[in-house]
Amino acid sequence: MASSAKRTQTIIARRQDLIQGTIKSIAALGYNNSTVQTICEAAGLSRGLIGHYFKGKDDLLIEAFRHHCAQADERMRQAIRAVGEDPLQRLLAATAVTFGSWADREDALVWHAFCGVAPWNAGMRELHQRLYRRYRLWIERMIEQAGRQRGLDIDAKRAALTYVQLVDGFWMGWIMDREAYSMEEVTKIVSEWLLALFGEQRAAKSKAPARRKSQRKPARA
Amino acid sequence: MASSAKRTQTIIARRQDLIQGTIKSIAALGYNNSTVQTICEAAGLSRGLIGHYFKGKDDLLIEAFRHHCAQADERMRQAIRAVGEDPLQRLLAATAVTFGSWADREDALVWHAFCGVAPWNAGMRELHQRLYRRYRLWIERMIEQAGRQRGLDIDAKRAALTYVQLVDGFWMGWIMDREAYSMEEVTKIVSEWLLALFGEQRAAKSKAPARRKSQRKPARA
Amino acid sequence: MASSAKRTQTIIARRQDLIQGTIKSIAALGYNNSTVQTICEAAGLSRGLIGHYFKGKDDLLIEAFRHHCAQADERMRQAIRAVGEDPLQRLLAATAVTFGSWADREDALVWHAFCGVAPWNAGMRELHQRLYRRYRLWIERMIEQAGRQRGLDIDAKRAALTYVQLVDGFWMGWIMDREAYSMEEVTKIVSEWLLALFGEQRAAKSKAPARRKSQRKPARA
Amino acid sequence: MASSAKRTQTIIARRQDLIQGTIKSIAALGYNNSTVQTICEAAGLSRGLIGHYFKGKDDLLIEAFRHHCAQADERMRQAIRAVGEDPLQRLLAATAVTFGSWADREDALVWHAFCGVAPWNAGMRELHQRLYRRYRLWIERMIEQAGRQRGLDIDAKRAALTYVQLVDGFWMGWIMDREAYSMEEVTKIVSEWLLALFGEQRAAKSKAPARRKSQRKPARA
DNA sequence: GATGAATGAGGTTTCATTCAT
DNA sequence: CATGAATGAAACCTCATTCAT
Repeated sequence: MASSAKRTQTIIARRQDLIQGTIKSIAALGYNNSTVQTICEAAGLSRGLIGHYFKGKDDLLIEAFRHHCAQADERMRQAIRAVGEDPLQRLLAATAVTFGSWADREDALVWHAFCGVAPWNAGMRELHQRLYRRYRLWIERMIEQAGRQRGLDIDAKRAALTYVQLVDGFWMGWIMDREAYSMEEVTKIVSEWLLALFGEQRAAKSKAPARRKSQRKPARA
Repeated sequence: MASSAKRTQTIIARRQDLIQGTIKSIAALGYNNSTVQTICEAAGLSRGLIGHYFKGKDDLLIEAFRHHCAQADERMRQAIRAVGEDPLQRLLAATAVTFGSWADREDALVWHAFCGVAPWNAGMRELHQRLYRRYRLWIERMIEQAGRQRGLDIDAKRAALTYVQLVDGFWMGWIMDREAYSMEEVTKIVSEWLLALFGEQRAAKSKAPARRKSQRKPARA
Repeated sequence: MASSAKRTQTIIARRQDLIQGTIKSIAALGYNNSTVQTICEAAGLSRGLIGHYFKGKDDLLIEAFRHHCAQADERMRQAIRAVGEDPLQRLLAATAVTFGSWADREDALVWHAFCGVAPWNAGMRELHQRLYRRYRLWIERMIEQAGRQRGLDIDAKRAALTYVQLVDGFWMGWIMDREAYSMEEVTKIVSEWLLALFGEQRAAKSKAPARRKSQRKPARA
Repeated sequence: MASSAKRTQTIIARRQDLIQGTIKSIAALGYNNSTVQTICEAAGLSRGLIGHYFKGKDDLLIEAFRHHCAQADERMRQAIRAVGEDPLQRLLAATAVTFGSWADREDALVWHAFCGVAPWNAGMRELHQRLYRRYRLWIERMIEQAGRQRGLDIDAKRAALTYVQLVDGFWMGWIMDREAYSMEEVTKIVSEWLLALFGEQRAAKSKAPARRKSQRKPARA
């Protein structure tokens, strides 16, 4: 039935509204201070509606996190697809898109809030772990491929771990203190770390083995 | 007077009890689910006592965070002092103590919980920022000194940034998924990153420029 | 819309319910012992509802007082209107309605309770002052008119003051000790005071100049 | 024993301290907002002391009221004694002392606060009733005597009632709005009311039967 | 005897959820 | 289907009282 399809569509739309409201509310007020009230207000809907589309507040929160994860995943996939097949290019694109999404500070804050809660929330913890295990594996494969292309013998697992946590560390540091460094700065640092890993030019200039001081240009970290 | 001194001591002791209770409760239940009830239970005290020693729950929470910061700071200072004056040794000691404190998972979780809340809590945000700015500066100075000793021209600011956020990234990753990697693993990664930065031996074996596959030992990331 | 109108009506009705509950509770238990619990029970509603219709308990209390003031005002206006234009008749009617409302002891008690609190409650104090200043002015004008009609030169301000505080004094005395005197008694006393003020008959019998004992009928105070 | 006597004296002194603290606290904060804390602070004593000298807070409150009543009584007795045996002079002195004690606004406020609570507090209600019955009887006797002296046939009961409630009414009005009238104003009004009751000179000038406007001096109320 | 730390009951308020309209 | 009124649980906080020192 058309009406059935329409209903389904409305349901999806309302769920999306509520999820967006959740994200807005958390970005603005934090996880703790987000109530059904603030969420529904941010969604432009009435309080009671939450019961129609979700099992309750907890369910909505976890669904919002799921949505957030999926969106981040999707954004990365698109960025990667756009850049072609080359693994190093893909890694650089992944880096760029990760830090680029900071432009949307709201997203970054919400991600931070969810991660802050996840260790005490079984559903969120699992969601996060699944995402990250896949993410690290994908990074690992990319590094492996890029290394193989160059005839390099890289400990891909270790490199992937380092890459992922370095990116996350920069992410978190920026959330905690926006003035500590800029998006561009860290994009550059991580990109150069990647290039250095594969012995590429830009990295060669800046990476270890550290030069003696007689050389003019200062070495980067 | 002796009684006055004893009184003061009791006050300090009770405040400590409550702070420890807060930390225990947050570690066990998370920030959101920690109530005055759970905190006082964890401290082995009655609910009403919170009003005697703190302005309220919010005040207790922030004081607990302050205490946590101070303790982390102190732990690091002691580790550094124990290792002598050499800047590289100090950096390695700092790394070891940071990851070593993971042994106390409780602390790590509480730190995570507080960071998860800080962006929406002015007091905590400021506390964290102050601590980190000082921390990054200290790391920067150590790197600078170590570089100068070796006649290396290192971008200390950038290296310090990378170091701090890399450590934080590893920290956070471990909180989110304890099985992803071990403490020893990341201690080694970061230590070698430091050694490589200064062109030291162990690093030389493992770090870029990446070797060709003909070489036997696999390169590390 | 009808629904909007109905909503508004419900809101008004509930606010009235809570105000009535407040008045019932205060009448029964006093101001101090009236809690949100007792008020909502008296109103036949649940505790949480107070937050929907008022900012909090304090707001409800002051609104209840406001309502009480308005109601007393309205009752007097109606009594006055019913009695026509003659100022003395109006004053007598005001007296009658004031003491007549004692029949509803609940109202009297609540009024007493609010007055007992007003000096330490800015909102209530102002409310009471505003009401009384208007009240005294109105009494003053009536006395003035009645005096002019009779060609009497009366100090209307002073007379009004005396009238108002005499009525209040009787009111309070009756609250403190219901057996000290009856409603009829004081209605008579005040009415005769008024008549004497204007040299009217009934008063002439009973008022000063006090007679010598040789006269048969005892003089009233 | 001397020590026993001394102890008794200390007990009395501490009870007095606490009673004075209660009065100060109620005057400053009102009855509702006076806690054991504020009372003991006002008394300059520690919180726990209340249990040593009174059964509890309720007991202290009622004792404070009892003390307040006794003090008012005593003040009046002294004023009366000082003025000699003449009943009218005594009535005038009583009036003066009643309104004169307003100078100590604290006392007036506390009295008001206690009266505001008395209807819902059996102990205070009885205390107040006993005091007022005695007070009205005394006034009645004075009026009776003064009337007899002058050969006047006055309804003393009614006059006493009117006097007492008029004074109370002025009292309350002044508590509720200090700017409505002055102490001197009402002392004069009540004094003249008394003089008029006994056909005395000052009253004759100002009291009923009201004069025609042709007379120069305005009549008082 | 004096202190104030400790207790826990109870007050106000907020909140997630339910449900009649 | 959407609303927001109604509910009552539970959170935070205050307070009177008790009691060890």
